[in-house]
Amino acid sequence: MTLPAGQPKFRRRKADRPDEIVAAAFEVFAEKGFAAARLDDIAARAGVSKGAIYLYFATKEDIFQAVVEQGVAPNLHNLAALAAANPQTFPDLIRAFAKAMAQVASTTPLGGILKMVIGEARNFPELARVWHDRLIVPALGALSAAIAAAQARGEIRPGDPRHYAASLISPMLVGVIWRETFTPIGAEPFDLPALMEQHVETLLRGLVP
Amino acid sequence: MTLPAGQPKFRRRKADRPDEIVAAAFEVFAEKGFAAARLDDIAARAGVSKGAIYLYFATKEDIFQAVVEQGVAPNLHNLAALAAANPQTFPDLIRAFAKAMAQVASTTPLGGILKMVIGEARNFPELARVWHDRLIVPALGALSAAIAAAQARGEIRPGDPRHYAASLISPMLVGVIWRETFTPIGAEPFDLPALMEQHVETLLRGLVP
DNA sequence: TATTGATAACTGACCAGTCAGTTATTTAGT
DNA sequence: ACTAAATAACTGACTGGTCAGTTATCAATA
Repeated sequence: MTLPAGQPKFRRRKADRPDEIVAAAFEVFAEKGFAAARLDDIAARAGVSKGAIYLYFATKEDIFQAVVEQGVAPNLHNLAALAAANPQTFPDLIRAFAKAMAQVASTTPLGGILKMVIGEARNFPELARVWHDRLIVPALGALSAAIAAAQARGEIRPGDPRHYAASLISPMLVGVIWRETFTPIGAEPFDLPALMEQHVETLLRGLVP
Repeated sequence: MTLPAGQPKFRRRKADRPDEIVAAAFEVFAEKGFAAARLDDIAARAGVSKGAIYLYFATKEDIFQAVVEQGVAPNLHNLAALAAANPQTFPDLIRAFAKAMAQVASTTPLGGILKMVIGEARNFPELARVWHDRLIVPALGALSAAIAAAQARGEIRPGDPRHYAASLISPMLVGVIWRETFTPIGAEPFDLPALMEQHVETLLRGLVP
């Protein structure tokens, strides 16, 4: 019943705890959704007691907020890097954009967060707003602007640029949601890079005058 | 303290209750998600006491299941009707399909249910399976088959038919999710019919050899 | 020894589900 | 037609369990 000597019951690691808690919380939130996620689960997965969580976060919502915001940051970075590399023909820009998105989708937990944002948007509008303002509007806006510019140069046909942008990225989003929602129940998965490549090439053919 | 005479406290309407409860439950579930929805809210909105709900449904999950299944049925019907009207050229078939989808999306509460299915898929895999098996696979399968047939006739270019099908319908799904998730927080809405029309015409141009 | 990171037992609110009792409606008897 | 007994729909207060958040206490560091 006694603990083995030399095995301290806990260690003081103030600096590392928040990230560990957020990482654990992300897993549990992505699995169960906000309401069904228990703080005891998050604590256990972070290797910590529930009380310790409250040394770093005031409420469950704050943890959720931290998870969502940390999920935004890396994608923003990736997006900005791409926007900087603009001196290309329009098709190449689109191809690069699509490839970068596919990369982000496979590398980062964007899918799980997206699912959470969709599922809890009504209960936590601020989170939907964070995602909308900091990730979606910039991305959609940059893409729309690039499309409008290409239209002005006569590279692609007229039409609503925002709708063209939505056409371009939608399969990616659906693919990510599919992976989170239906693949776990045995649905046939989508090969995201292949899907996006075929989609982009087809759409590009339709976009040239 | 006495009640006004002739104002009955309730009325016995066994036949109508289940539908009323499901309708009320749909609203509350779509607003709050499964876990955050309170049975007292559903009962109040159905004009009934909480106890009465348990005369018709055994558990909260059963109500959820009824909501999801009733949300599938009308869409299935619409889909079947379209599959029957097949003697058309491929572009016209696709245009009709897209128009029917846009119609369903604006008419029925498909969006709210879709959001619920995505949000609660992990906690209620059976619901995701109902939607997958009874709605998505038939729809995607029919579309893929139509595409494959058109490819065999040389009407459209080679490529994975399932991926083409995903390309076609994705903007619709994203549009519906957008409406449920971001429009309520003040995001600029999408004109779904216009989006789909532009998308389909562009994609069709890219699909012909 | 003083400080603080961390724990674990605790509290209070909330809510799904229950059930004893109430009220509307139907049926049977006069 | 009128009434009383029987039935079934419905109510609402209650319960048992769960879980976010608190706190008394302990253990590790400086």
